[in-house]
Amino acid sequence: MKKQLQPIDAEALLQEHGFKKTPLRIMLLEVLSLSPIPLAVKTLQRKTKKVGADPSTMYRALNAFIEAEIVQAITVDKTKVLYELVQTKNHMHHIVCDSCNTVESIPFCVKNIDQQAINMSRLFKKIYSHQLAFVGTCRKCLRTVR
Amino acid sequence: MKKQLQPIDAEALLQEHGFKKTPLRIMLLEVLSLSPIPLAVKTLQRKTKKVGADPSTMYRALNAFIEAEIVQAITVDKTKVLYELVQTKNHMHHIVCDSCNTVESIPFCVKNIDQQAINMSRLFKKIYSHQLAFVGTCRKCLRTVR
DNA sequence: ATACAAATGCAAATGATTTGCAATAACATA
DNA sequence: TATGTTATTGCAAATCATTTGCATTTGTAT
Repeated sequence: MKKQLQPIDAEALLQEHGFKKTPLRIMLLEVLSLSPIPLAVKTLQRKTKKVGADPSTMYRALNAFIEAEIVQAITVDKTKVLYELVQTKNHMHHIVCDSCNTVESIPFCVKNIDQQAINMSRLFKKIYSHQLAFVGTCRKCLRTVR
Repeated sequence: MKKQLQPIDAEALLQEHGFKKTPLRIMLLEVLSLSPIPLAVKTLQRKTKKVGADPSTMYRALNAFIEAEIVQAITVDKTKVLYELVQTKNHMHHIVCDSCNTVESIPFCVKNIDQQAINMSRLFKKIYSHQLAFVGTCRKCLRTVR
């Protein structure tokens, strides 16, 4: 059972949010929508090199999308920032491979988890959201001897 | 029921790991052990300013501690890196306040969560650990009108 | 007391991300 | 279709956190 990747109508999405349909922004959304995993800025630059945008332009686009809640940034370790489309349908969590660093997003929900956390907390009274990340070894790396 | 903070024997800990007992490293471990929340580098610099260490020295000490698994770094959002002592006794998760950014660590465990994640995953076969972070509003900020 | 390795301070390098500004491209509308 | 407004872009420079090289100092074992 493979994950279905529905390609997004990037132009429509840009329009809905009042953005102009520029080559970079269109391609950026397409690349993100076609990726089964969250992507680093470097990867995005490589995958959109056809439109040849400046790094600053890339960051501005990503930040605009984050502001508009089209895209979200996730941080899996101290330094690595990855971007992915916001999935409105299901709430996603992540698994990172400790060997090749691939990150997979998985729809996943633990019932009452926010309430359980509140119950343990001394300082908090209200929780809006949570992030859950797993670290493991992907099938491919398990196969590779190292 | 307040959280008990057992002050650590910093010198013993350094010795166990073959580190030299320098003023910065001793104080750093003491500060971390006395904090109920993970701390940013800036905060650590402020709290250890009595020993007046260079930022590079601070980073080298933190990285050495991470390498030795005495300390762990957590990243709650795109940019913010926080450090805390590794809690061997209980596995901790975090709640971040969306208003004042305070981070609280809470002992917390969801049964079978790793297995549940594996079951949802297409790419992963083995999970070693997970991190769970909540975003909410702390009691103090809930009281403050803004 | 001596000697060796680890830890430090300082300055400079790095690397990711942001910003100012002038030029350009997209869009609305006339 | 032409035109004006505004968002978007490229470029260069600024920022900011973190790392590194190197000479010096400090801790520790002998």
